[in-house]
Amino acid sequence: MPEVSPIVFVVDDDVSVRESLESLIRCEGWQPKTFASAQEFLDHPRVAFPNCLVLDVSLPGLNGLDLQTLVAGERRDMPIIFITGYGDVPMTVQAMKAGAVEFLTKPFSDDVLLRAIRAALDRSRAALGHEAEMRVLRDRYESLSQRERQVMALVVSGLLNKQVGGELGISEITVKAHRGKVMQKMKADSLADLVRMASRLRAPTAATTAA
Amino acid sequence: MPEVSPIVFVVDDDVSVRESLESLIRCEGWQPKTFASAQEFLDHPRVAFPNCLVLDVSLPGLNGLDLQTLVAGERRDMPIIFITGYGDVPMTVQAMKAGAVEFLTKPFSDDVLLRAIRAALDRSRAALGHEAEMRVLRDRYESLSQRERQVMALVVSGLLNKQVGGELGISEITVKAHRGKVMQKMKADSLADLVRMASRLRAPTAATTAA
DNA sequence: CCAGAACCAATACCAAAGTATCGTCGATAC
DNA sequence: GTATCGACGATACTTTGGTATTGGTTCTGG
Repeated sequence: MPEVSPIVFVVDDDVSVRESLESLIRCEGWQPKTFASAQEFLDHPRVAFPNCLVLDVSLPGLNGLDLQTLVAGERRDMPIIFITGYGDVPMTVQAMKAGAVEFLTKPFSDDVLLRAIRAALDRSRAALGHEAEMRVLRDRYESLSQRERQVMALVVSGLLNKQVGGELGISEITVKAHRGKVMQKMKADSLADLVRMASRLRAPTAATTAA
Repeated sequence: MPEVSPIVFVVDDDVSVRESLESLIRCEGWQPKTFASAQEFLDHPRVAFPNCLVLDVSLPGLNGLDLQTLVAGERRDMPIIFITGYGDVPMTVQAMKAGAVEFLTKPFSDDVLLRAIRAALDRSRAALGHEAEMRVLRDRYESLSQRERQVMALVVSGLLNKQVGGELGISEITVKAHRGKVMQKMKADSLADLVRMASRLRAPTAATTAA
């Protein structure tokens, strides 16, 4: 499947860096988008296909590490590669702990940067795939009624319909009805499937509820 | 549960560093074990309770990063904290990518190091717990016969006994027998349980086999 | 050669799961 | 008011799952 050409964002206050990276990125067949400051970058809307961010640590206003903190939580689909002229160990540690793909000190070869970008885009693709899958599952789960969620929790814990009924104070036949609905709404084609969905969703189980 | 006092390994070629760390570690109630070189350290047998390694990057012979490479693969229960007098960015990046907990440049306060050690020991505990659990599961899985593993794979994929029989060219009743054996040997008390075990083990499923 | 294990299968039986149809009740939406 | 939906339950029936027992084959290690 021919995918959209990935975007490589660049945030650096040095115009010559921006220009050289822009042409380098374009040569590789990616779409460069350059910004001179964190604020400028943050105005750009989120994209829904593979992307990454090449980020200078030292920026006017909000610096690179601060920007990373903002981005890290929500956009796991946008991995970050740091570049800097004056990097020290503590900031490197912070950046890497927060999940940066690379931390490069200028000057670096084009090849090293490109390799890092490819790795970052791979991560991005993986994250996007995972998010898409999770979104589908969450939507289905949210379409369940409360009762159906309770039944699902007990069923994926391995309880028999009879036991589920006991726990919830309802009859076995009603449990079967709810269970059937759950299978339909979750589009699970077997119990095994439902169990796997529940664990990906970290949906509550009997153990969770009990604790 | 009163656990064994954790071990904190220290590898540093400077005797005064070793001595000061030793007393600091002892004060916190942990067992210090100090070494002057990587070779010396590698002679120490692996331990089965929480531990971590405080490691100087620059060492005579095998250096700290090389030692990390050796240790990283097998001993995930021994997280590493680097300390160094002359750290640069590339070595920091390498160390953090390879999973180091911290990378500290001398001089650092006792408090910072202790915090890092506590974090490392937490990781160690988690890794040990995970390994123990996996070992149990793997042992059980290895006790299965080939046929039993095939049946398990198809059952946790959500196939009915009848379908499993079809796939394997055996009768449904025989599948039931194997399936019962699997449940026993794996000590699974429900199908849901077995499915979860299989995914922790990354045991083959029908999809895996087909691919 | 024999014991044991893995593998296969059949009969018999019971428990559990799944489905369909029917009906009640209460809340909410139009 | 009527329609819809979630929750509950019942009857009736079929399929599937699980277990026990018995008995057969093949292969391997002592």
